[in-house]
Amino acid sequence: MVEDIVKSLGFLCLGSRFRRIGERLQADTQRIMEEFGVPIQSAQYPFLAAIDRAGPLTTGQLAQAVGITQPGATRIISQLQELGYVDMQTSVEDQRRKLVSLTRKGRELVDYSKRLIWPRIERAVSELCEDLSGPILEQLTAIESELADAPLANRGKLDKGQKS
Amino acid sequence: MVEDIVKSLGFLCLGSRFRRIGERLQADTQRIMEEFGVPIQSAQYPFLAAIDRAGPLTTGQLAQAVGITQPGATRIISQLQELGYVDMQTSVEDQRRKLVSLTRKGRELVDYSKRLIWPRIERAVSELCEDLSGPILEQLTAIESELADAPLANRGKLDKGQKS
DNA sequence: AAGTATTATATAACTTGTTATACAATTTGT
DNA sequence: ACAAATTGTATAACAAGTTATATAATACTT
Repeated sequence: MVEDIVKSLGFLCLGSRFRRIGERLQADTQRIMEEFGVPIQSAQYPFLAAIDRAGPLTTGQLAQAVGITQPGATRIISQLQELGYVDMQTSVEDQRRKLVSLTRKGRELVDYSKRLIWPRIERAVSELCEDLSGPILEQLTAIESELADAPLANRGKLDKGQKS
Repeated sequence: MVEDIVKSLGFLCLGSRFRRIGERLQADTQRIMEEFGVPIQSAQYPFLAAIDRAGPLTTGQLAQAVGITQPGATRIISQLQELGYVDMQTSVEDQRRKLVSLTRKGRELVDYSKRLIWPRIERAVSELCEDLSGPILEQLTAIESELADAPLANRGKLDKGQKS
């Protein structure tokens, strides 16, 4: 067994470590979405959620809401448009702006997700992080070792209150 | 100002959030490396550190040590080879294995980094995370708001013991 | 009102990760 | 000892972010 250098180096490699945990969580989330037959990428979800929560938003506002750069947002929006979940219309007052809104199909996906999928994901992740406390490095170690034991998809399957 | 949806959704978007923090930290680290004129990418550093710490390693062992997949490791190793920091030789006992080791140039970069750069990065990151405690979501919020105030490159400039 | 500066989106090229798969070398089973 | 399975690395295609830059629309300045 080889030493986990990123873990050992601690603060020095914190960026790599955050990133690999993020990628792992996104991949595991994708797995859960596949179980439900959701036909989008996990990175696309926050865009639908943002519009659901705030109403139609421009490309720039979406980039800001999701916390990525504008070119990244532009690409994801055009994928979602391609898939028929959102449509765009040029703003009347300012023709540079494009307002992105949910189509009927997009609204249906969001409603379904809010009802069944998002609670499931949230349960899995909060189960993973529950009772975590203390210094950040220790929490990261705990998260990674939990994930090594069982992926997200094996967690949070039960509704609150249920027992195994 | 638009709501930060990834932050608001909490556990539901934890993967995206980890990833964006990791990317931010890697980018900021890169900035510090540029100040020192280090001619590599921040993602390549852990490979050099791993070999420095454990001696020559195979491609697979490096992938494991750094915590990424083997194809990713293969690419980074060949970049480092291209740049002249490592070289590879086929193992004698098992000709499938390639042992990666530091060249003289690689060793010089590692020695210089250990002396000047890594401590600098470590100070910056630990200053960023110091005194953090409590639930993971709160720590992430604190980290992101700290980074919004001042990038890593503006932190940890002083040696331990010094006062501003 | 015209010319310049700014803003919003789009596009191109790159980075760093991924999965799936091919291929060669070694190991295992009969 | 040979065939089949396994292992280690490489390659291809993709995902999701980045920076730098182009283009069109709007806003400012004089």
